[in-house]
Parts: sequence; C-alpha cells; structure tokens
Amino acid sequence: MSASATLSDLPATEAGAGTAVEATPSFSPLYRQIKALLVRGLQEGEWLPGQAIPSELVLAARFRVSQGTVRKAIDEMATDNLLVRRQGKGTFVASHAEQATQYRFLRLQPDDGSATPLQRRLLDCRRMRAPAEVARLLDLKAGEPAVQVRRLLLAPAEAAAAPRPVVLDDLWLPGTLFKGLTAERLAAWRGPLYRLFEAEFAVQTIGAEEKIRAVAASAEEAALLEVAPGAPLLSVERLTHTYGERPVELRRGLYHTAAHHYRNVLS
Amino acid sequence: MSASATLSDLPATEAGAGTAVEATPSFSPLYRQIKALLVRGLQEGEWLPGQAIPSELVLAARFRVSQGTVRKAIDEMATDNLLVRRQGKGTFVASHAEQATQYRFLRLQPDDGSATPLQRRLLDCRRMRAPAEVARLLDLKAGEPAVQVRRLLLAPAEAAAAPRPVVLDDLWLPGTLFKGLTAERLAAWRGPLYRLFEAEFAVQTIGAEEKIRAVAASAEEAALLEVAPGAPLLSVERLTHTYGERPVELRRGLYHTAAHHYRNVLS
DNA sequence: CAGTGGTCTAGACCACTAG
DNA sequence: TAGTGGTCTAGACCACTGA
Repeated sequence: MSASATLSDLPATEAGAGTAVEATPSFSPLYRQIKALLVRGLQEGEWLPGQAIPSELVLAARFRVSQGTVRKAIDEMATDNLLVRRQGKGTFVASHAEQATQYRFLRLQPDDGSATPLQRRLLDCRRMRAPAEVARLLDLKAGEPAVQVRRLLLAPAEAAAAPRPVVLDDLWLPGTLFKGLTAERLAAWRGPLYRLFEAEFAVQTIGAEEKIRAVAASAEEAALLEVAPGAPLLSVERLTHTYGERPVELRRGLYHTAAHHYRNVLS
Repeated sequence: MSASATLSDLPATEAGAGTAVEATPSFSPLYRQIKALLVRGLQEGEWLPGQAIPSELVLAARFRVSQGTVRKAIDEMATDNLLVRRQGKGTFVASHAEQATQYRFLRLQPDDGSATPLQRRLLDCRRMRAPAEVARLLDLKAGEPAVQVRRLLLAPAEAAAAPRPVVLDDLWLPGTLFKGLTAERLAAWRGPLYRLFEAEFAVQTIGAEEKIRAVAASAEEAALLEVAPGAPLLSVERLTHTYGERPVELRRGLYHTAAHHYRNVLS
C-alpha cells in the first residue's frame, strides 16, 4: 500500500508467456526485476527487519504477474538471506539481530564443541577523522568523520579463574551513519554489535568479506590478549556491507587460536 | 536408459496435485526424492563428470512427474555445484577438473591482485598405515593403508630470483581409494591434484571443511618455507569429501601469509 | 476457519545450440 | 529445424498458523 508509489513503476506487462519487457537496457527476466524492486524497498526501509512483507498473492496483483513469478523472486532473496519464509505465517525481512548468543559473522569456534558464548569488554570508543586507508576501504572522503572502537571477547572463566581473552577487535565505522554512537551508549549495550547497528542506527549488515593472515603479536596486542609477544595470531580483516555492497564497517580482529579455530565450509 | 533399473523404483505416483508419497518415513517432497535418485546416480558413476544427463523431459517421463518437478530437483543440484546447466545444450555433471590454473579449494590470494598461478614441487609420497587421528577423520579402521603426500606450492620467480615457497601441504588419502598412486605417478602429473583424483581414481571432490589457526613455524617447516623458525604461519586443516559427505582426503596446509592472504566471503 | 507459504501439474512461448 | 534449458502463467491441493 505505502509501497505502491514506489513499486508500481514496473513496465506495463500484458498477460501471456515470455512477456517482453522494455525499458531495461540489459534484458533480465521479470522475476529479477521484481527482485530488484523488492530489494529497493528493503534499502529504503519500506519494510523493516522482522516485519512481514505483503503476501505472494498481494505482490503478484500489485506487479501484475503470476504468483509463481513473485515466488521465484522471493526464493532468490531467501537464499540471499534477505528474506525469511515461514509457512503459514508469511515472508519476513531477515533480521540478523536475533540469534541471541550467535555472533553474526564470527567463524571462531572452541576446539571442543562447547557452545559457551564469549563475553564482551569495551576498551575504547572515540570519534576521529578517518585515516586514508580506512577511508578508502569504507568509501569515505579523506578526513570524513569516523568512529573507532576497540574491544575484547573473552572465553568465560573456568571455576575461580579469570576469563581468558580470545579476540581483540578494532572497528572503524562511518561517522555519518553512526551519529549518536558514544562510549557510554556502547558500554550500556547488551548484545551483539550488529544488533545495535540495526536497532539504533538502521544499519543492516548483509554480508562481509574477510582477509585472513597469520601475524606475530605486538607488545601491546600480546598484553591485551595475555599471550607472549611474538605469539602467532590470526589476523582477520573484515569489510562488512549493507544492501547494494555499500561498506558500513571495517573490522580488524586478532584471534588467539590456541583453544579455538576458524571454521570454514567450502563448496 | 541404463538408469531405468536403478531409478524407476520411485513410488508409483498418480496424476494430480499434492501427490502423497508413501514409503518414505520422514516426508519429503517429490522433487527431493528425485534429487536423491539423481545424486545416487552420480555416486554410482551412472553419468561421469562432463557428461550430459538426460533432458528434463526425458527424466520427467521416466519418473512420471511433470517437467517442473524435475526442474526443481535439478535447480537444487545446480546450486549445490553437482550439475551445470547450459541453455540450448543440456545439463552436465559438474567437473571440478577443468579450470586449468584454478586450485579447487585454495582460498589463498596474492595481496596485489596478480593472478600468476603457483608452481608445484613434490617432496614426498609414501604408503603407510593410517595414524589413529588420520584414520578417525578419514573414517578408516585403525591400521588401514593410507597414502601420505608432502608438497610445496611456490610463487613464480621475479626476474632471476628463485621461486618463493608459499604453501607446505601434507595430505593423507585412503589407500583403498587410491590404489595405484605412486610417487612417480604424482611427479609426472601436470595439473591440479583434484583433477588427478577425478581422472585417474574416479574420486570426485564435492566439498570440504577447514579449520584455520595461526601457528609458529617449526624448524623443519621454517626451512621448507624459507622463513625464520617461529614465524607465524596459517595452519589450514582441510577435510575433503565426495558425494554423501564421505571423506576422501585430509590435508594440512601451512600458508606463508607475508604477501598472500586467505580470502573468505560471508553471508 | 481463512490466509499463508509449499508442492505439483500442464501447457505456452522465448533464447540458445547445433546439425 | 529440432531439441535443450529458461521464463511465465493459471489453477489445484497440501501443510501450517492463528483467530
């Protein structure tokens, strides 16, 4: 309903099979155009995470296509993790802010199968002008404002022992996207960071790309992670993006992999 | 045709929608059963990599279902990288033995975007009884025969310099699957290992799971990779499997990540 | 019960490939 | 031209959800 203004600008489509669609320079099938329109709706916040989008029949009527065509568009978006289908209930905008204990993109696992969640400890949060390298990766102009965050993730304590640090994260965020983000706000937040992004700043993280290396711990890093200086650490540089591949976060994690490993599935 | 004996044992299916299918304890839709039958055909070598499977209409007739149902089964197998569709030509069994320069599962990339392929150098190849840990992971009985291979991958030389080692791989293969594998045969082989597996031993690698760590180079490893002892290296333990999650290779790679990185895409 | 997504069918035309 | 996969439609029934 509120969408019709935006979404009804689909090229007129007569009934019949193999419908030719003009106005698109590079031909793409109807269901892909519908997918594109739906993605645009998500980008523009027409439907928010967790909310239901209109039913397949309603969308089919709106776009003047068959239910099967809408279905194929939604199918692709579901496999893209943009939508979630729930039989009998509807189709919902994927929210990556649910799985309470789950870290969204963290592939680190304990060597024993235990599933005890990691604790967070905020070390630093400050606004600054983005360094050249950071600005380049985040698609910012040189000197634009950025937020830098440093934090630790710790494995819960055994018995009376102190929790052991496992991950040291350094984050840079575009300052314009995260306007009201302060150390106090961060410290008060309980839950995954990406949930904060979505709930407070309407920044939805869709995917990421990581570059992984083995590095030797510097003196400072070693102290924070409680390892010997020069100890081997996993360096994970992550560029997180939202709809349309727009980068929204640069994160450099140092993982202590003595009792954990990074798990990856290839196909 | 040669398949009918194997594949025609699909439960009889009357025309009509929402066909109920018995004989399956946990209900699964028709297209999944057809997918399972097709996968079984692949496992049994009914159609070999690179060959075409029967057309959708032929399969639909054989299974007594509509073309659309077969199509959905094939669609899933295509996204699983088991089949490859080519419009106008047919549907083919995926062969992971093609991309000449491409290493099948190697996610390592040069930091500059250069695409120069790595050179291989075989260090060792011997038959032995599988160590307990290897046997466990490869699903072998203790003491069953195994093949162990050690090799280097090297970045091509700049100018007159010698090529620089980048990856040290240790592999264990089930001896029963790789009967005629000898050092001579390996040394003579030009091309990716996984292509050898497929061409000579009918072992098709479908997927893999990796556990990644940062480790310090031992004296021996350091010498082979031409780094200082104790230098940080990426340890990648890969368990490769064929159809039905059956493990066929255990590989432990040590990556020197000074000028390369492991790239991963998350979603 | 009505409404939703999930499966299945039957048949049409399009786009591509190859003889 | 015939055969293949690719797209689209229209309509049926099933399985699940919640009032």
